[in-house]
Amino acid sequence: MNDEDLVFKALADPTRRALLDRLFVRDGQTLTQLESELDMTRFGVMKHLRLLEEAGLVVTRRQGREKLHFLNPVPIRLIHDRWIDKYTEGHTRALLDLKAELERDEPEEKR
Amino acid sequence: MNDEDLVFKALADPTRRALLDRLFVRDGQTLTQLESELDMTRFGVMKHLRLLEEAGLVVTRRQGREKLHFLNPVPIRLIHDRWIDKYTEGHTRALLDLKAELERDEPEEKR
DNA sequence: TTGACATGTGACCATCTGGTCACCTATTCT
DNA sequence: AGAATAGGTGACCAGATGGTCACATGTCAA
Repeated sequence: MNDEDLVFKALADPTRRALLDRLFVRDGQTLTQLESELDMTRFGVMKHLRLLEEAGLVVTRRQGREKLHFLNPVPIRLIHDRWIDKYTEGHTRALLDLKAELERDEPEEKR
Repeated sequence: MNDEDLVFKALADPTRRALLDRLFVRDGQTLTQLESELDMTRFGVMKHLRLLEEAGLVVTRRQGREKLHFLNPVPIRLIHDRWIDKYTEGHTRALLDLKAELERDEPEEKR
């Protein structure tokens, strides 16, 4: 399987996205730390972390008997660049800003 | 299944990514047009397009007996925003630029 | 050095997914 | 009207995926 495929397959699972979210908040966690936050056995979490690492979305560093996990944002950025045209990127952003504005529960002011 | 899940599941398949690539190059194609570019039966392509549409990655417009398909970049942008920190986005971009530079087959100059 | 702790492997199974087909409806053209 | 064209549905099957467990290796601390 090629790199590109690995990244998208890795992102396809909600548990793996949750793991990325945890690492986005606090980088460098161990398997045991991550397991304690998810309702799943250690083996399940380990499998998911392996896929994330193979996809390059997570990089690791061994420290004694522990293995620290870090989020790598580069593959995510590449996905963005693939389908967001540089010249129309501003439009997409503006659209999202507008959407956020409309969905705000208590608007502070009209703009 | 929630929206988020639909988007990532939709992106997980190489055929569906190829469809998005085709629409990125030329927007507003019909099922038959798209089918002719892929080595798959019409039914397979139709299933994929349905998933892309349910995920909001593709929007459609009927025109007589034809159905035109358009790429919608908004969900892609949201994926980016989820894991790319606004404050470190510059670093990621710089890293990618450096990588592209290093991988250039015939460097024009040293920088 | 012995026991506790952190991580790793291979097998196993229920469920999901990708692709095809027989058959169907709606629209256009002559 | 009748034929050709564009799109749609439900069932089906092989292969991939998610999760668990018994068991194993490497590391730390008393």
